[in-house]
Amino acid sequence: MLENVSKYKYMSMSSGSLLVAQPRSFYNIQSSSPQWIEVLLNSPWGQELCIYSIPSDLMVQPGDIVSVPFGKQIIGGIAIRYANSIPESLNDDQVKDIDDVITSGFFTKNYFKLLEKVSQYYCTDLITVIQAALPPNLLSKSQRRIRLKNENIPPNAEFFCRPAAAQILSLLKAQKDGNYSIKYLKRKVKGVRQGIRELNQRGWIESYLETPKNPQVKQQKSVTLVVDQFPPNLTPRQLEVLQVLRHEGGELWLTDLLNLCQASASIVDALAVKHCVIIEYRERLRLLKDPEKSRDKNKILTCQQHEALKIINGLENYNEILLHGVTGSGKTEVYLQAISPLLEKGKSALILVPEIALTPQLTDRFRARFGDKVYVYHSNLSKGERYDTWRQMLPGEPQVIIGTRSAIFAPLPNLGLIILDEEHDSSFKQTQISPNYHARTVAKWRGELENCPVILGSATPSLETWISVNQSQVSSDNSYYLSLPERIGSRPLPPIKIVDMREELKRGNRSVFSGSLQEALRNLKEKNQQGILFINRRGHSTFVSCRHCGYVMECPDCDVSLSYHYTHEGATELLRCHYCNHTQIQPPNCPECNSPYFKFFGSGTQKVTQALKQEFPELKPLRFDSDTTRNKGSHRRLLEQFSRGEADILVGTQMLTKGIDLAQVTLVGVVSADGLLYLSDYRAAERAFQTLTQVAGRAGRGDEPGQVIIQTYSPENSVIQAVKNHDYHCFIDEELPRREELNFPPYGRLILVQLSGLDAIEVQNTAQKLGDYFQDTIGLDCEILGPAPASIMRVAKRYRWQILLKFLPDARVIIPDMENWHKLCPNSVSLKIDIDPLHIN
DNA sequence: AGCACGCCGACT
DNA sequence: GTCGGCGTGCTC
Repeated sequence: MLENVSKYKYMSMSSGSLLVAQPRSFYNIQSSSPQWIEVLLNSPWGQELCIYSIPSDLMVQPGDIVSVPFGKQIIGGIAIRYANSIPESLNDDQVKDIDDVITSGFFTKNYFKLLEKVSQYYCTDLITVIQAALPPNLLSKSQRRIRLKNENIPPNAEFFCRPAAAQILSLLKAQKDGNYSIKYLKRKVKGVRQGIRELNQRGWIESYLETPKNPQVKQQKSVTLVVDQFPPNLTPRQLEVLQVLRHEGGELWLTDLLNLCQASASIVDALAVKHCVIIEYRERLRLLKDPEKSRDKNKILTCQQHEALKIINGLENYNEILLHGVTGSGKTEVYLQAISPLLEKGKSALILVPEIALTPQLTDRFRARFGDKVYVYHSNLSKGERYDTWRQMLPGEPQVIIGTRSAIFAPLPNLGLIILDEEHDSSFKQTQISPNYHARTVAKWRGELENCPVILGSATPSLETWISVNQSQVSSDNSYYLSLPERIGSRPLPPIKIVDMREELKRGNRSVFSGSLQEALRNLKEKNQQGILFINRRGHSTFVSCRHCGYVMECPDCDVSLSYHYTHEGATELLRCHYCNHTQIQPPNCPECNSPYFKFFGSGTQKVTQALKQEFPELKPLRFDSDTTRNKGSHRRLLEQFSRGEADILVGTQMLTKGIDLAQVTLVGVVSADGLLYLSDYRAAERAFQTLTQVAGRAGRGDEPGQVIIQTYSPENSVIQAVKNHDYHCFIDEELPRREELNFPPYGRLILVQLSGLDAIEVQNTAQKLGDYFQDTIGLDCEILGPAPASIMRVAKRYRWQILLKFLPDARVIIPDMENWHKLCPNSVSLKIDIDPLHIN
């Protein structure tokens, strides 16, 4: 794919044959062959789509990497799509020719089709999709250089020009190839700009773009102070910058220095010319790989694993496979053994996981099995690491990519298998930024285009997948339901005890731990086992309120209360908004009545940890939540600490539900399940079932049997009952009819139209106008709900309204006439469209 | 990012 | 008048 097919020439036809043969059709070909093409430019300040004309002697196709003139420079870009006209805002003479094709066929046809499909389905510009799919700064890796045009230069040329030009000229002459980067010259010569301009005008030099080499090294500009004494000829601004630099230790990244001084780069450039500082490119670490673990061999499969594997390995074409395996049933081993024959055939595999940081164990197992064929790819990598990983995929070496959502766009040419582990997880859906794609949906398209199987693995499959696999089994043959109903090693699923907290209260127990949980915790230490306590943060209050007047600290920019954050003993007490990240210091007294009884309220991990310390001082707890795992690698560190036995209890939030496989854990306690059950969301029940089942599944994975205790105020709730009996079927039998009745997914389809703006009235009016427009234009097979204010109406100073479009199951979902929608919105109101939204807030 | 342009104050 | 310093705005 990366072969250097640089240029295709159009077939040239003589004008004679034009008249004799089929003049009309030839003319048509001429006129319909595109004259313009849109190019995604990669400039360091961001990506932009610009239109260029195609010179008649150059063949340019969408997907090519091209070089184009931009301002006075030549820069790199990707040709995106043909255009039949130029935008009205531009004059003919503003549109320039494509300079050259650097690499043709960079992406396979299928890959481009995939991007187009995502763009269409999710009503997003192709450009936005490409930005989501490609690593950032893909093309800004080229360097501008100038070179001597020796043939034009007269003897004693220096004599004719001004000092700067002469200096550049002699520098270039001294270099053996007569060529330097502009960056280099800038550091050496005062007044490079004028000098280069002059030499250019005389035709003695030319500037060109150095094409990206492979592999590129990620570099960033750094500034180093090189003088002890500041020279006297400095301007006040320059002096200021130097002082800041010295104060910061004499060495900073250029961007940081500029931010710090509120200065422009020209000041630093001037300092470089005056030899006070050196500006240079520094490398960043690349392709971080963990030390290789001991090699790991195929494990002996259970009967069911074996059956599943047999079917998967027999599939070569696109198939959707639901691997429904209870927690601890060994899905990972099936993945591993499904992949290994593929690698031998020269194909690659793509494994998507909800969050890479939460699944270090999975990555480790893949590394242990496949060694250096395994790469991780996700947005937490530095830009350079990401670029390198991305780039090395292109040649098509068989490999295994483990990544998060965005890795579904990994440019693997010989894709043989796609796996989504924990396919029900909502982090596979991109929220916040466009395109709002679901990696599962994109994975299926990709599987179809590449004609390879897609495995969806889960202990608690999403209803979408359940329906998809079970319905298409009737109509066509390309889906499979594979079940692993038993744990490996014949370990039983842990018994689940439901504790009615109302009874506890009646019996006078005011602790957060019920009698049963207290007993289980006491036994833990005696038997030298470990436990997990799950706290559902959502629905639990961590807000700060005044015990005297009831005042609650709220975010100044959002309609939510601020959350209390406790990092460690003695640290500044912080309050943070979980929506806009507004942060402030916890005031000692109530701002309203000045009462000192102004404390945080609620039962987060901190409160439970504190209660544990009080009631069970002999148990050592370890907190595992977003406060304690903010740093890179801290997930792994905490889990390793725990598995070494440095703590007895892991106290954590949602993060505990994913991928933790610790053999010593015998007890799982859910402090309160109620927050999960009652959320004003049509998916609340599904999410509650999934979360509780997953967290319960952490118990009893080793030789010792496990037990689970779930505390709740509504033990009779059907979700709780289904969890108690480990009964997925009972759950879906209850939930599916409920969805069907109201045409919610997986039956009907949803489109959420979200409006936001700074002016409350304007947003409301726009929502109303848009709602009316929908009533007039959208067919009867779609129910229009709203407009209504979002459940948290104001976030980050913006007021939010929304309209929900609910399409009937057999409705043809028309691609919305977005242009008209946008026309109805004033510039100050932003319009966002979420296709298949998971949350309707 | 690079580059042009225009403004401002300090010089021959 | 002219030059260096420095902020601003544009690039299909």
